[in-house]
Amino acid sequence: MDDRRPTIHDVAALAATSKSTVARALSDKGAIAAGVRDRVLAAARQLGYEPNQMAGSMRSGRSRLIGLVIPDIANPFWAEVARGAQERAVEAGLSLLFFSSDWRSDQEAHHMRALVRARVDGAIINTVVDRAEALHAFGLPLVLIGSSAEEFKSLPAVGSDIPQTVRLGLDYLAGRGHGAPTLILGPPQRIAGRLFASSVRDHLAARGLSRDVVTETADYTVEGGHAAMLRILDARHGPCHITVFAANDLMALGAMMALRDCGLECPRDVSILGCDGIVAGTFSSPGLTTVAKPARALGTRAVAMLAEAIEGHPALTRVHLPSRLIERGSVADLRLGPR
Amino acid sequence: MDDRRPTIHDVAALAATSKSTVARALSDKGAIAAGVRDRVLAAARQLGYEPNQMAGSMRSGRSRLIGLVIPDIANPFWAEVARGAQERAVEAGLSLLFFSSDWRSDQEAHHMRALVRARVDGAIINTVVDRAEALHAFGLPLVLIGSSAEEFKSLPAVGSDIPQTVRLGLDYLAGRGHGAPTLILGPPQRIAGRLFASSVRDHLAARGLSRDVVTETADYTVEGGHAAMLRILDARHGPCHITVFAANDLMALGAMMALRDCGLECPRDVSILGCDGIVAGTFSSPGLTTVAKPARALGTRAVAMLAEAIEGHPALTRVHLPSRLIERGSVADLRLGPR
DNA sequence: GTGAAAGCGCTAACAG
DNA sequence: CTGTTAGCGCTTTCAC
Repeated sequence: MDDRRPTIHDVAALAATSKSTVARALSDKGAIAAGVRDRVLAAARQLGYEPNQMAGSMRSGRSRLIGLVIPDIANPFWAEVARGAQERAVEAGLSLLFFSSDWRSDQEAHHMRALVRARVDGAIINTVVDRAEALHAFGLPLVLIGSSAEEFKSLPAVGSDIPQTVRLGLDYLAGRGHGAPTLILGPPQRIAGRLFASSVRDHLAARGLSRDVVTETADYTVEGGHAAMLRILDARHGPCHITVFAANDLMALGAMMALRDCGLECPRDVSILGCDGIVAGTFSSPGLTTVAKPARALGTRAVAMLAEAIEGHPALTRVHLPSRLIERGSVADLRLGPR
Repeated sequence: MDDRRPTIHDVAALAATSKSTVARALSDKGAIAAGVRDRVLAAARQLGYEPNQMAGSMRSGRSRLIGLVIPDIANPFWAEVARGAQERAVEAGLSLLFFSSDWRSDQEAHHMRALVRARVDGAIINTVVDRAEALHAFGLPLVLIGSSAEEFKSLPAVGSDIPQTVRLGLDYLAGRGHGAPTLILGPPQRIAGRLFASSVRDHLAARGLSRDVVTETADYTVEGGHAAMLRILDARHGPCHITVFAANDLMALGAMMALRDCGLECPRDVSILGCDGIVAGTFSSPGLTTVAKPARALGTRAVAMLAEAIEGHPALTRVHLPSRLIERGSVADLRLGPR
């Protein structure tokens, strides 16, 4: 039914010329007689010719493919990152090979190997592993994305500015009369949580406060945040106001739902501050006040950096994009008379 | 710094044998002396050899790459579809080339050409175009996904069962004492909206009711749903209860927020029924009652079908997966005394 | 069982 | 300006 796809040879035959001339005409490289070029272009169009990129890649050593490995595309934050990456990749004429690691290092390694076999020109990864060598071993140009980057100073990276993010949140809370918040962090194995926590402690100390903070850990999901909030409520000593700062919006939203389930009210009884800036934070009542990271820009920036690295400008850059606070109503103003 | 990647030739040299023997050992095809095989495997491991898939693809004609073209990864519904597709692709040893069409047919065509150049073995697409030939022209095994599939009876497809989805919603509304709902549909050019609307009319007619329904259109976004709801409120004649059935959850959620902005209460003043079943529907107060589509399964199923089509089982199957209703509180029970 | 040889479709030198 | 040549790294006959 469907004939074999036309090759450059078929185009050459139809245009009554040679393969190299066709290649030149199509790539617009080197001098070519205008008449010949038009004939080639016409032939190519007539045959519906599309060059076989794999064949070209084999000679040139560039596949024009890049990999993106993120933990979970179903998390709106990562979806937004992916969208940014996708857009920028298309602009750069690159195609995106996409993988979800699901927070599993075995999956991650598996995906990385798939990328190597596909001979991608490079990859963007939010890694789950903790040894940089494990990453270097793949021998691919890499750009790290997100907080996991902080562990590997030897690789270019783009992420949000965690200290700045934390400062923004903490200053906002302080401005509304809150003391040190209870933290809901991600999985303790991952560096992101430790970084977040130590930034909080540092900032507290800088203000002359105790470095002690109550922390709960969860798995970055709604359910995890929900469970963590229940534990926090369980442990509280009296009917005093509780302030929670969650390391991502999904957990913050889960916490807010736990409140609803317990008949408590946000922000009257409990204040919740999120982190990420996902759209879903506008759906809750009250809307989720959050420190928004520039997710889309993270994606575009990472691809741009990777593209440069591939072009041979191996700048070991570490880009930190600033977050901004979005006030929506989930944090009480305690100055008007606490509780 | 970084040496060239080892080739099968390097492995052969180290194992003191020939390329063909290495290929046989690695692919486990054909008879091989156990000793030789072990030597080859050891050599491959020692060199960190990963086969160049492109080179293999050129000979075999199979790239083990498949494409996924969806409108917007930032829409949680599509993110979920992508996740399902990704999982299944990995299981099948396929890598996913991912593209966002952003509802633009020029983008879509651009992406399709990129897929052809990459010589993907096939693609899954939620198409924006309206002529099947435009799709056939690419000469790729294709599986359509989502409602856009209904327009092209000549291609295999997997989507939700729209009449069943609509019936589920309408029966639920009827059961709670609601008349015909006002519809918030997607863009009028797209078939999904027309299909949804005609399913509603058919179902209404089957119950002996008028086929007339009030419809608003939007662009599948939160903002679009918000604006549509404002127009609906604007047009209402008195303080009677309004029932809205939105064609996706994002618009439903937008509508709910419009209510909040107008000082109206859901479900007391206005009932809202969504469609999709995205997680974010649990964040609102009340939670969004919705007809949930099996997004994840849609993705896995599509990849499974495509994989079969690629293997040469060109079953022109059209799979319709059933939706289910998730009741969460955004629809009033009017039987207890309408308004 | 194993190796030599012939391409897959393209690009990149190099002659003409 | 244009055509010829030689591979890129692998798979796949086909002899040995």
